[in-house]
Amino acid sequence: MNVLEQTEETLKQEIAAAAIQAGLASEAELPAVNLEKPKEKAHGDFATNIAMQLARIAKKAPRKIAEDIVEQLDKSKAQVEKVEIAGPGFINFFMKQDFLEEVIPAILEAGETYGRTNTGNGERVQVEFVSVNPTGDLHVGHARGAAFGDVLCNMLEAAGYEVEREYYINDAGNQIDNLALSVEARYLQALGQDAEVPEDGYRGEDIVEIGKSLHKEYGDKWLREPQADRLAFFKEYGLDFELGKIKQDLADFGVEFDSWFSERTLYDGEQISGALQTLKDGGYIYEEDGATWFRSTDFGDDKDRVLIKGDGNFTYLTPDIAYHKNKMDRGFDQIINVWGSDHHGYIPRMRAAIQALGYPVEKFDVKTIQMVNLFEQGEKQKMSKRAGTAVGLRELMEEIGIDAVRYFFVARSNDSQLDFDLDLARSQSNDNPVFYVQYAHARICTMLELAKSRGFETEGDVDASLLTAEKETDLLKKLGEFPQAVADGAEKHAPQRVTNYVFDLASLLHSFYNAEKVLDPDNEDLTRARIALMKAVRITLANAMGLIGVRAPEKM
RNA sequence: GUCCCAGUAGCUCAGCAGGAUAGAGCAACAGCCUUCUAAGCUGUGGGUCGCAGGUUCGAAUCCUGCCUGGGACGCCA
Repeated sequence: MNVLEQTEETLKQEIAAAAIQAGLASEAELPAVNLEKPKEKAHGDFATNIAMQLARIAKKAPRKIAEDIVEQLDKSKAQVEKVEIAGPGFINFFMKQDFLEEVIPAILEAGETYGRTNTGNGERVQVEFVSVNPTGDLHVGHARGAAFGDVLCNMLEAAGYEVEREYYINDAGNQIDNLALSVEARYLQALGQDAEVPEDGYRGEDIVEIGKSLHKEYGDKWLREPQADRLAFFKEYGLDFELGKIKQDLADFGVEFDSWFSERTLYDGEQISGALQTLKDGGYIYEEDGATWFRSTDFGDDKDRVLIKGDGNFTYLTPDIAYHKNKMDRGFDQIINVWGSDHHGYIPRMRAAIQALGYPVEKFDVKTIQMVNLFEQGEKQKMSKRAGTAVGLRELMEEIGIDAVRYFFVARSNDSQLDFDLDLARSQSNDNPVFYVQYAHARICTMLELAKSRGFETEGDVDASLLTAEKETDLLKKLGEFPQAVADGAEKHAPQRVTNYVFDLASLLHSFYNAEKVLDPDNEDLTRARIALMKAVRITLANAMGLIGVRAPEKM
């Protein structure tokens, strides 16, 4: 727990004690004391609404309750300078200036670990994301999911969760057979033969490439082999190629997985039949029209779902159920899936399956990622996978840069569609929030360099009580909020909390920079204190950017 | 028809488990570089929080209904 939290905690306890002492409520009746940081400076450093909450219990007017609490409050214990009652019954606390003085040493001490908390308490969370079929390149939508999942994991880790990042490889089933057929067609074409990519095959340039490379490597060897052998080989070849590319793209994007889970292993280990048996034992399976059905409507799904088709093959759902059983059996406290929003209709049946298998559905959560629209020169870009105009992650990274792409993708709520302005993301101007934030970091680094070269003392204890300018206390308060912002964002699965935070902090830094001069030869003590402040801001900016996966440059 | 997401300033979006006078960026307008990076800062204008009810001391936030936009509703994956 850091110093600011300590201050808040003490204050909360004192408020609770005062309320009980005033006879407003018993310990059991008293709601949790809520402390907020008022937007309005005139409303103090902290405020509580406890008087309003107690109105019903104490059967008194809120303002009267507030008065009673204030009367009983032991101000000395909680570092309170002044208390005011305002509005409908808010109690506003003005803290003694020195409550902020501990912030800088705490940050300098923590360094790279500043922002970490233990709200997660070591709970094990598994996040499965991207999980794109290995049949083509990652496009912008996948990229958004990748950025979201990765940043979410970073935040969860910072908040004290034990996180596993997993990618589910759909390397079995229909779509992979289609991949093999598509590769075959391109191979034959590379040999100059007349061949058509099947109706539901894959038409991407990458498949053409695979065909060519097969031709180069093997000549017409596979023409002479039986088709079954040929397809079996092409399947593996195509899979390796596509998966290799996906892995490379993700790695370049800064996303590393702890585990790559192959769908095939579910077949090998008889996990699918096991899952089916469990469902059957529960009485959730029935036969109709030559197919095997899962009665998902027992758990609120719209309709029942086919598990085994009339032709004897599984539907996509069946191995997926086994996969989730596998995940559950691995003992995670929480399982988070990041899916494209176009798969949201799939959620009820998966929830149903988890319940039918006998697992607590509260452990299962799905985050859906809304569509990305690319804009260039004010025009929305038409994207179609089929027409080959879909923009890939690779292209985006090369054109825009990893930093901007990652930042833009997590700056918005996953529930909102994202208008991605390519010109803005590319621009090296103040309009671009990524540069704005990075510039703040670089500015500080330059100052710190300069401080050294001009011979200012940059180490040792400083007198933080000298930092009383408005811009300075603003910065100190904001710095103190960082761990809470991260923990909050992690808890709510809201990465945009961190982009918002880091933008605000950068803004305060720029504002401070323009208002006050850090390196002042005529005031060494103040200079030392400000250098320490700059270090603390730099650390916090860097840590926040680290969570987003954006570089913190020392020069720009 | 059912389900999911969104609807907040001209535009793009925040709004933290209900709180005080709803915020930011862009755009518009007016200022700030003999001084640590002007990739920056300061100020001004701009709002029926889609609509209608409800819950309560208090609603952009929770509930219900409706409207608009996007998406999903397969023995595809």
